Amino acid sequence: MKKRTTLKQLARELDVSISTVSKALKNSPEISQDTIDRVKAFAKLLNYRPNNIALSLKNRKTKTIGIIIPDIVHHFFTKVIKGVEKYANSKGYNVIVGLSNESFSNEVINMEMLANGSIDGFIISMARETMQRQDYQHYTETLNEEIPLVMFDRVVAEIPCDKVTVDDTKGAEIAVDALINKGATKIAILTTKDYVSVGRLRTKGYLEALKKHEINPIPNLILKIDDELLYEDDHLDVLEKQVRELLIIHPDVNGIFAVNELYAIVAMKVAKEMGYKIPNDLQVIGFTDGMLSKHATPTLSTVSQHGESMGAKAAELLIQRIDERVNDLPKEPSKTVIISTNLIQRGSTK
Amino acid sequence: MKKRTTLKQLARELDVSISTVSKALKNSPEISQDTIDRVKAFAKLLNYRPNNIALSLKNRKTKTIGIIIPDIVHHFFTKVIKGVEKYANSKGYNVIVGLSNESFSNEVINMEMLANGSIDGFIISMARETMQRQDYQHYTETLNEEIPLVMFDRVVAEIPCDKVTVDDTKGAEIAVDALINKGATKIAILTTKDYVSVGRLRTKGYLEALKKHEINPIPNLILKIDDELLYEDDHLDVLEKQVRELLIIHPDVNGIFAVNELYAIVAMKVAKEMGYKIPNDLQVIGFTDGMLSKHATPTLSTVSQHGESMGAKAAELLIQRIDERVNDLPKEPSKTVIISTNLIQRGSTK
DNA sequence: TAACATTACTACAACGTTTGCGTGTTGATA
DNA sequence: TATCAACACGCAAACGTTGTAGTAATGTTA
Repeated sequence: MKKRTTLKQLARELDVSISTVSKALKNSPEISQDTIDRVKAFAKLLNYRPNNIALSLKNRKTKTIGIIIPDIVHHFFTKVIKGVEKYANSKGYNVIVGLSNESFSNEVINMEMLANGSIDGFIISMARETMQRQDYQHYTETLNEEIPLVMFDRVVAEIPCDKVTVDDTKGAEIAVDALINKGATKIAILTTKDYVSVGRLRTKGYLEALKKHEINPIPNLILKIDDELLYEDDHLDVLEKQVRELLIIHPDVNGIFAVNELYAIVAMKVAKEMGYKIPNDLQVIGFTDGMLSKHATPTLSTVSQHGESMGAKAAELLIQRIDERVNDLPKEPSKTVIISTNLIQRGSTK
Repeated sequence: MKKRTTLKQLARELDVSISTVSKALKNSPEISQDTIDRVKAFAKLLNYRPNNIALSLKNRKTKTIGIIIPDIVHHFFTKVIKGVEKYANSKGYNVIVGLSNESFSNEVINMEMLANGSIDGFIISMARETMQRQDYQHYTETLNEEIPLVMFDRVVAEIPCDKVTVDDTKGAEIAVDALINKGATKIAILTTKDYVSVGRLRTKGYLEALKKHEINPIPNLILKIDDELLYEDDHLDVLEKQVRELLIIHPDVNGIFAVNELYAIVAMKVAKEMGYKIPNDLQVIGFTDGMLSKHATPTLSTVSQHGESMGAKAAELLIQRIDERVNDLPKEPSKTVIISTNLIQRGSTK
């Protein structure tokens, strides 16, 4: 196996010491201009570049941050990654990606794999299974080892770290509020089981909007979907069926708020098949602004989560913590940054 | 800054040498069972875990592979990443992601950043700008340093390395063939400029299918779209306009083949607006099976690229090369693996 | 009982850097 | 000509591991 050029090789060939080479490359005043020039020329010739690993070992930092997400085939998460990458790169950091696939054990394994010195800090959105189990030991252990950690989107209060979320409740409230103001009087919500924090919070927003307008919530209109396998096909059939039943029992539903894009798209599809005209008979608003919303027919009005901003913010917070740690600065208390949502009005609302 | 537990600390506290601790933890027969037990117990107590960076330095391998892609907010690429991750993880590798954003300089920067010892090998899909420039120096340099490299999807013949692609030509041919067999007689293609290899090859397949059925290609029906900013909104307006013009000049077009999902979706949208019934008046097939295809109305027939398989295969090839390299095995000649496509028939064809 | 084997360890070098400190060689000053 | 800077460089330790080679203290054999 061919070895890369090292300081040692340069030193040997130039007949000086390793330290001289190292210092020359850094323009140290200790070294004569003459030597500096010689070293640099030769280094360039041999295409020398310092070994990052050795530097990491010496400096005790890797300039790498780990992001662990439940699913990468997902518009929102990719937006977040993009935001993280952009900010991180601008600060000289690399990004290493771990996928939990919504599984507890994968999350644990990934974190342990990376916590062994490979990264300077984590950015994480919790796996669904972890939320169900409410077993956060691997998080607290990470924190105990003083590895900085920033959670985003799916966060839990029990873990004392920086967090970046959207105001799920408020976002949902605004969406439902908009539906009402546009004339919807009987509004259903497609949401997730309560252990998924975002589902719970968005449902809360839905209820608050109804209350504000003095509309009595009807339990039957609250569809809590068990979203194991969210993006798998067989799951959608179940969802379709449930929406269809809902519309059969309550044909006068004229507004639907869905806590994610896919639910909204499926709802529109079913409604169209059943003869509803969107937005005239039925208005629909989703959450998360992705590809589907933009290109559905009709285009879907949606609450935008600004994934890229979330990613950038998370990276910013994390890198601050890393600096705090390596420079032994006093520890600031944990922050929670809330990224504001906004309603994007498209064809599925009047 | 708190430091993690190291062998040295364990050694000091247990009053043995560092090597003893190291060997004890590895169950070396050199060490008495008694000591092994003591060391292990204490290591567990202090939650010792070996420092990956130090290991990387010592072993001259990082157990990390770098994947560089033009865009992460893109279904196909995320599928590939998923495939890479899965395979890599199963072999104990981590995945570090670099985004070129279709930019030449970003690609170069990312590669250089990672080539400095951070990774054992690359998996890359070339940035559009790099393809335009045809400047592959950073690739050849990487190869010169004997860093293994596997290209996927967007590959160029000039770079001597392992490659994973789909048979773009064949896939396109099958799609167009299907359109013809389903009764389409006048078929347009929405493709990219020729410097994008996949666009060029898929156009070739289109032409071959026509030839096979003795249909004369009409230059006007070949729309080469300049896909700078492919996934940006303003670009779509241009695309829409072009499709509209095409359908005005050639209202009897009854088949459209698009070299990606988004083009197909936009074409369907325009056609529907102009009163075409899909698939009765006009049949559409896209390339790349993503979210949009599944959830469009009508659902879009499409050529599936099997991104996840591509990723897994690329990872497999890469890890083979890495093994070859670290074990100084004889170098096998470069391979190109072709992942077969298949046509997924949905609602946009008869 | 001398020679040797076995056991259970320790020392050391190496991976590629960086950096504080030590040192030999100049030339200038007193 | 002894003294002293200034200059230009080398040495060695450190980051955390691993593995080879070396070494005491036992036990075994002829």
